[in-house]
Amino acid sequence: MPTPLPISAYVVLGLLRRHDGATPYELDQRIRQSIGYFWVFPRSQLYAEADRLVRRGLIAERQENDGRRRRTLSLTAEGHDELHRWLATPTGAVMEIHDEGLLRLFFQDPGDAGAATSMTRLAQEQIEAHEGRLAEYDELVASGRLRPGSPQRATLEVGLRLQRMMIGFWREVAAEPPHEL
Amino acid sequence: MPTPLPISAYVVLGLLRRHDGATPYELDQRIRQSIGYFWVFPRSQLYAEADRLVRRGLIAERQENDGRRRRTLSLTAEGHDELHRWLATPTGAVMEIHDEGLLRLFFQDPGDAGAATSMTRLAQEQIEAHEGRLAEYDELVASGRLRPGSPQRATLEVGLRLQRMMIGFWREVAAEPPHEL
DNA sequence: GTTCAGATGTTCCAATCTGTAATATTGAGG
DNA sequence: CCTCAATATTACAGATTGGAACATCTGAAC
Repeated sequence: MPTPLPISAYVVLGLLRRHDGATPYELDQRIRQSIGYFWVFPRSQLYAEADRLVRRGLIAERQENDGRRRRTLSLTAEGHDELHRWLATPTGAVMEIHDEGLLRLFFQDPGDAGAATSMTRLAQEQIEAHEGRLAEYDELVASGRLRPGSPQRATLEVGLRLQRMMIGFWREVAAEPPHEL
Repeated sequence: MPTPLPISAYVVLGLLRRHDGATPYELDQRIRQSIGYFWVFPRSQLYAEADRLVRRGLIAERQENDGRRRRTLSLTAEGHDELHRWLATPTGAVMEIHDEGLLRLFFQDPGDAGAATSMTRLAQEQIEAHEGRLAEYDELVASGRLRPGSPQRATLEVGLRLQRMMIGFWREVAAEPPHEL
């Protein structure tokens, strides 16, 4: 490989292994209800990523030349190999988080007028947001689409624990907002 | 405000409230051992963000015209107001996660030769990475720089719980790697 | 069978962001 | 005074972002 592929490339390769012949659009939908939970990824990026992978010969593309002009993608042998190589490669990468709610909490100054109110409201919003997420995950589990003991079920387990943890945290904040500077 | 400010703008404003007269470089250092844990933010972005905020009149800048040419930043009254407004504004934003380790786990196929080995190794790497993070956080707590009951201590608490949760998760994976498809 | 809303699907784009390298200064230690 | 590490800013090519624009298909209701 000349330059190493971005992670999003592996997301495409990984999904294609299971869903050969999918369109970028379809991949986007799958991402949004699985991987999207721990790897955000805007739709437009998928089309760009597909182009790049085609250029590198890791996937093959067939585009309808009328109608919806669907682009159906499939792994090449090289793509399959590259995916395997990646899956077997060590990574020192650490989880990265973006949480606007925590940021707002961080910057609160308990000395400000209304800070306690702001924090309580913030906590309530965040509880709702995380409960919403948790409900989605629970639904996914209940749907039975994930085999117990599968890697997909395992990653979802992280999602469940994470959401529960965050709900617990924000409940504590709501009950007793930070008061010290 | 014409267009809403990006979150990173509020990071700058929020830090400046506590550290008036800081340089972008100094802000970067502070970010890397506090907010950076839940809001990633490359250094170069800070300089660009400072420019933007100056243009909008939310911060004032004084640059030394010799030596290190330090740019010292401080909040204007408008900047202060904007920060306050933001802190008091509701947000529906949900936490976003980027975790390459989980991604690799997600894409494992227990049918592949060596999958169990890959997963065990992955789990071990991740345990180390998360333990490293946890150690940093513990150190921060031990340093006594964060008052108990402060918003900053509260957000760090999330970091602690998160890392412990992830360590627990990966230990389970190491002990019994997913085996089902 | 027509119509319409909503889902499917791709393309385009300006603005922004990213990572990294280049440049220069200062301070500490030998 | 020399050197190394830390401090500090600038520059910038390439990638990414989010959204809007565009077009097609499906199915339900009438």
